[in-house]
Amino acid sequence: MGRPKSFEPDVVIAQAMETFWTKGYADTSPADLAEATGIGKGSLYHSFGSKRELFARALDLYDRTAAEVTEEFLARPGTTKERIRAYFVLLVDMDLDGPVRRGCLAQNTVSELGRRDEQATRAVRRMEERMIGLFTARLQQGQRDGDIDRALDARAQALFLQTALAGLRVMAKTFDRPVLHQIIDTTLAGL
Amino acid sequence: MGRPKSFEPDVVIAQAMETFWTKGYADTSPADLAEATGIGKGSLYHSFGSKRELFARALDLYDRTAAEVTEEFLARPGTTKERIRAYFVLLVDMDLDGPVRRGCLAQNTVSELGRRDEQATRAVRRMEERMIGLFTARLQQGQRDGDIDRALDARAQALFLQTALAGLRVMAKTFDRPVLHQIIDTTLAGL
DNA sequence: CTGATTTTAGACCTGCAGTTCAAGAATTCG
DNA sequence: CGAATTCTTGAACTGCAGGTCTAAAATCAG
Repeated sequence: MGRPKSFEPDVVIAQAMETFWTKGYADTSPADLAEATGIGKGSLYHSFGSKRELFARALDLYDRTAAEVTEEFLARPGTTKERIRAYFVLLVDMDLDGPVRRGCLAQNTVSELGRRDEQATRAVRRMEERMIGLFTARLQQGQRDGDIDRALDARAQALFLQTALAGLRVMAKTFDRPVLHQIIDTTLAGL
Repeated sequence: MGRPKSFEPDVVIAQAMETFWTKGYADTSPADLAEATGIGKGSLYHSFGSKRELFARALDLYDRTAAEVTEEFLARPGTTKERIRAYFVLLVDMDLDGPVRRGCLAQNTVSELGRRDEQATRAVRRMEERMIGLFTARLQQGQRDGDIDRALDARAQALFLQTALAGLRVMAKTFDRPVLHQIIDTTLAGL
């Protein structure tokens, strides 16, 4: 019983995620969150406890969404190399198409909070492991399909891909599309 | 005439740089800077104008120092691949050896301030271009020396190396030494 | 030594971030 | 319908970030 919530928590978390992603953690004030979600500050605190806790929920949503998109995208028809290339291009282009180059929320988080927030660091580490797992699986599938060399160490290559992707998303903050696409080509030349 | 400064500006800027690097821009308060430099807040503002301006000076010092170290390190005896490998290992190990994993100040800056501070973005872009220039030069030297394939596009490869290095420094926030060294090997396998 | 000039340092100021609170509103149960 | 419960909201609170200011201190020119 009691008065029912006037909002869908998942929707609010998604809106908070967008705000944190666009502005960064420190630069997002409770007032910003209230405006972005259309909910009073008090309600936010009532429902989510603190800015930091709401951020944790947002980060978790980011994780699940990213994993879903990645998995789906890598599974579409095409060779392993084609799919990975398309995925890298997708992410870089999304960054460049937005009004601000917000990069990857996970990377931004570890960069902004990693030094003083162990929980944030662990969360990002989990996401990275997950991505590496997805890359590994796709590479192994490629080995079964015959479009990836059987001698390749899939796990090592997946670690490299995750690193290259992280680097690309850093470079996407300062460089432009043609350069970034060229880097993607160089990165994947060995596959 | 007038009362002479009681400190060496370059020393103060270096101390400020360390603090910004370790704690991040937003998390460094004027009080922190006063403590780190041993100078009163008032004096800092008198000499440097604002926190943001002092940061710009710190970032500039970082740039010059980094360029110097890189150039010197890549020029030491050894093949191109050996020198680049040693350089990557150096940076990763330095990150891991410190009490906090502070990463690269330039990357941290573009991540924290890039969205709202064009000047910071441009400064980081300049540093990246500089690094790419150094990598390009070293690769071209390798081509003259005969330890790098003449057919290689040095500029494209340098862009890739800068990207990979950026990625490594992101990964160095969450992963441990053996993994990072393995990634370095994978990254440089093609050279 | 005096006056002009520049630096020093910490007290002081302003605004806002992050959070709590109080009073009212919407719901279920009996 | 009244009681119990949960949610809503803007006002109110606390602390500190970032910056200014003032009075004293240190120098040099004359």
